Amino acid sequence: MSTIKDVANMAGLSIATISKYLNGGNVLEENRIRIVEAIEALDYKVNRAARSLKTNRSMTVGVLIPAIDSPFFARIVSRMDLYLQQHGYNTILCHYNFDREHELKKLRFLLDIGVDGIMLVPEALTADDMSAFKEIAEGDIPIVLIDRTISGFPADMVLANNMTVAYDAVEHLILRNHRRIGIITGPLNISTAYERMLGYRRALEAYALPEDPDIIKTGAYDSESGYRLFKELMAMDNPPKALFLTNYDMMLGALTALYDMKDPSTVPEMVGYDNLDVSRILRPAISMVVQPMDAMGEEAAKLLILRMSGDLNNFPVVHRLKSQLLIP
Amino acid sequence: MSTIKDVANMAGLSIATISKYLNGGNVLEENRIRIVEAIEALDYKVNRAARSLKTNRSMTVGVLIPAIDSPFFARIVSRMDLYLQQHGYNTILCHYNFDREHELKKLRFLLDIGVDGIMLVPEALTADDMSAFKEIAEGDIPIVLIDRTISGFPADMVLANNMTVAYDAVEHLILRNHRRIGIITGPLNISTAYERMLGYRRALEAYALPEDPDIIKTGAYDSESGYRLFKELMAMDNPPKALFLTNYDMMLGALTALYDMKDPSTVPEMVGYDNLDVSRILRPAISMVVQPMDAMGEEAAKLLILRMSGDLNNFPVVHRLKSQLLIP
DNA sequence: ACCCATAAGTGAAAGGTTTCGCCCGTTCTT
DNA sequence: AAGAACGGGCGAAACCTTTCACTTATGGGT
Repeated sequence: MSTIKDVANMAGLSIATISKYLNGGNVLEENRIRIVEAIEALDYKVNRAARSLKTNRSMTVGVLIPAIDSPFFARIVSRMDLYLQQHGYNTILCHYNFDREHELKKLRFLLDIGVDGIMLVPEALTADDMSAFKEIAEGDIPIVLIDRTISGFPADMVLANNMTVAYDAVEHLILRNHRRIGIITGPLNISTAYERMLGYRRALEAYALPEDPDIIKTGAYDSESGYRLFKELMAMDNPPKALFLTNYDMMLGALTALYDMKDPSTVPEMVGYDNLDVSRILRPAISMVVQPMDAMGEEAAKLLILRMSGDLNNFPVVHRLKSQLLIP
Repeated sequence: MSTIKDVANMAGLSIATISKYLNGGNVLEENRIRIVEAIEALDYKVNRAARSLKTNRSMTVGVLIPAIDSPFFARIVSRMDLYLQQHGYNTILCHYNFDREHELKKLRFLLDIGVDGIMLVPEALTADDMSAFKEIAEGDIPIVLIDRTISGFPADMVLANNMTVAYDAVEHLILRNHRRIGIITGPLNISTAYERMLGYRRALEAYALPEDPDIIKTGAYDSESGYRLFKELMAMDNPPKALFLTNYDMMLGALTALYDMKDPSTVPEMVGYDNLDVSRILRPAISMVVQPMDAMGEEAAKLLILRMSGDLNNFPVVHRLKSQLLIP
């Protein structure tokens, strides 16, 4: 492997000049050509370790999400990654499988390996947890929260409009003449679940419908709980005639339960969440809330790059992107 | 940030000794304790850039897959990542969106940033392309191919048993008394598609059934082609009564097409691929080939770690892991 | 004709780690 | 009891880049 020194020798210039060129500094056109030629001839590549050692920057961002095999997060990350790569950053993708210990450890890990910035979809972390990371708390390492907030912790965020779209979803069911509308919600300490629940409540309130705690079920955002809670609902004497399923996995579980049941006569009308592709192959067809995954990924990437470049204007910024309710 | 020098001072030992300890060398118990205490007190972290600079190793593996938002690849990567992390490696995940230029560029990129090893799910790369990457060809940087082979290019591989499970799938349809069985296959230059096609052929052959080119459709492993080809098949005068869908996206497309059609009377019996969760919510229920994603991820990780540690025994090794045909 | 401002280029230090060759003291062999 | 073998420890070089402070060259303004 050739080094910057070899390039300097071949081009007849000093190391410092080559370095200047490599980092975007001004160089005489004539010299520029010779440098380019030398680099080409020697197949020179910047040694990133040496560069990082000097600059204390790794041009790497850490991405921490609950699970990688979720179409929602995967899609966000996919777009985000693209944008970051185009701007010279690598990404290291970690996931914590919905486990709090893991979440803490991975976050620590990302800091330890020296990422320049962090994208986090938090689950169980509290504001206290976060302030334990002094690098983050002191703003040494910028962090952008995606999809979910951490209550009491000030941070840049890119979120979806959970409350309003949940309102729309439930209103849609109300307008289709349902008066008894159930919900399977996620853990209410996760902000998205809380907000979706809030939208549900406000829609009922707006149409002066009563809230029945029996048909408000709290799951774990996973398919097992969707399955179980759906069965519980359907086993009631007076099951809901309409149902709002508030994330992809729970929707999957609920539908699985539906098809496992003997008697499909009492199928409630449903609004699902997160996956348009799958909704297309469902019978009966169901309405679906679709979140702006691409926009979220890109917006988060832009914001983090801004912060990593040192621009701390308007901190903390909150982006609320629009989800859509799609009705077949 | 404190350095190894600070630790040495505080522990009253030389830098070399601290380094030895950090890298697993033997140290007097008494000294070990003092080192541990000093590290604790100073909150010392190894500077990875400096270490990489000396060792020429980054403890990073590059993972390159066609798309991140595919449940099949996501699941493989998820497990692989876990295993690699447990063994001290970071992963950098890239995807090329089924685009050949992109694939080449990303591979080059991974080499440039100095990964220690590569996991590749290839799509359009040829043996020629590969040998262009002389570092790889010369075995400087180990590479493990996952899911697909590159014909003519010797490499370690972790594959699924596409041919035999495709045989099983088609045999299953035959045993259910179908004589006219169609297939929607992927691009035949992708090894998995070729092998699945081969299994299809051999099953027909084994039961002395004729091959009808009209009901053998070649798609692009994406949902658009699944959609289109399914419609083509169903529009035939004599459509197949059974159908083998050979990957997840094409299955999704085909089912979408099915439900878009007015007349659901002529639904063929189908065997799909890759996603058990989704298969559970389909009506009519369909059989499904499920690949050993977790095992593939873990096997690949093990193999690559072995190679990165310098053990080149039995090169090239091919692991064939068993897929399962699940019948509802 | 002189000075100054600016642009381009340079030498050398610094960044934190690993590793090689070497030394010292202890234990085992004979 | 002398010497070999070995475990533990050390000093210093090397890895490659960026950057600071400085020099030299160029061109413009008066």
